[in-house]
Amino acid sequence: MRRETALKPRKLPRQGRSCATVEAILQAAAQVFSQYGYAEGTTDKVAARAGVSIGSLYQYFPNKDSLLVALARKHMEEGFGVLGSLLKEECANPRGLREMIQRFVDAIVLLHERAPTLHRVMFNEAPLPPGFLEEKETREQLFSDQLLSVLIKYPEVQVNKPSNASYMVVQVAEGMIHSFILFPPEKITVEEMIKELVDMLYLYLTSAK
Amino acid sequence: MRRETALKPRKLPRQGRSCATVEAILQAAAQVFSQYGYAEGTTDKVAARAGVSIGSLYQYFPNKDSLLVALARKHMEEGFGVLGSLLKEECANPRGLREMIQRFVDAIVLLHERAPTLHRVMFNEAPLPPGFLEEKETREQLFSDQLLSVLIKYPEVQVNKPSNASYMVVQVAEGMIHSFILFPPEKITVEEMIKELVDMLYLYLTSAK
DNA sequence: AGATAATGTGAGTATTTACTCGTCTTTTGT
DNA sequence: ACAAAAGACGAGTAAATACTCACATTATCT
Repeated sequence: MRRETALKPRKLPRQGRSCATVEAILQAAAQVFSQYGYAEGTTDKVAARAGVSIGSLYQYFPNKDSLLVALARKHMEEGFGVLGSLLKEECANPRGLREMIQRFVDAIVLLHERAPTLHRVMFNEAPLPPGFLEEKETREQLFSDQLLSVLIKYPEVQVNKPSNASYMVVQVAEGMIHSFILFPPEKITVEEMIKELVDMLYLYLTSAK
Repeated sequence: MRRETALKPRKLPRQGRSCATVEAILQAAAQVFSQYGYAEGTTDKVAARAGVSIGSLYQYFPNKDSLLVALARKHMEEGFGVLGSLLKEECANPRGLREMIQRFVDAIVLLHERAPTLHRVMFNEAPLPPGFLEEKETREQLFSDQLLSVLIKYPEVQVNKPSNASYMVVQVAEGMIHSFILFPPEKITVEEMIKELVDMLYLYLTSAK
């Protein structure tokens, strides 16, 4: 069942209509994988929902995995784009540590709310190739460094090892929000969760130990 | 490919040798799913590694999913067992809030270190049936309540809504450790991570806002 | 020992599904 | 207008795999 994980398509779209086809396929893939998961989200279903033939799909995506990788790359790009510009904006126009954390958390929540189950399929269920994961880790590290450089500008920030702190902040926020969105508990609302999370992170960053 | 998710075996083991068979199958399943993931961890591979025929496997497990559910149930039982007795012990013989958090975190780390990839397959990749997930959520809620009842005994604990706090503590610890074990970062060691995590949780629980 | 029940076996089946390829249609370049 | 290239099509193929079942072996009981 599993073949080689090549990512390059046999043909690149050169005309307008083929670009539209590729777009349609990607949108369809997002829907199908969300609805059925990766294993049961067959390429036939994707092609059908995109309104193209199975043959056309394989013109632009050499195999099933490459569909998922394309989606994952898109999401990753969007995510780091949003968070990066948030940092830049905060850098140019500082509004206070707490406010920054609040915006940071809000942004991650938005990012997850858009397509929660697709997110799960991409980053939990499915077999993303090692190359992609490495790239992701590199960019996470890069973002963590950026965040660090912003954090240490605040005099309230009191941590022993700032690089550890930025890692913790990113992972705790991401992990908490991820599990909340995927398995919404009954006893606590999103707003409450966000408040608690912001409090926790703020305290963590500002209390000398 | 996907059939009904029945869980009851067609036969229950009644003799010693069949109990041994069941045990061998479960152990083999844990290894195979760890090594290959769920999709590629075929029932033939499981039977082969267990040293039994594929027919015997289907005597005691009605389908592939039931293998995973059996493993998941075992792990869940063990996990809640460990954490539950930790709480009980702490209740009978209190040692201070920080020490308790430390033990709590250590226990979760141990629980994850034992079989990290199997853990990933069971709770992220694979299709656990809704019934099981409900049971899991119920028991998580129960544990959260137990934890809550222990937490509020400490006078240092200052939170607005203790039930929210206990949820946050459980989820943050679990999520952080989960992602750390699965994707060990280079820039920070386990010990450092644990220290930061304990600090974060302690601060969160003890600082009035 | 003999009968009965429990357990073990593995070749075979039915189904699913990723992917191919020969053919037809549309667009582009001159 | 015409050739060549790009794009679209979808029936068909090959492989994988969850699961069955008819039969063989072993244990238990009286």
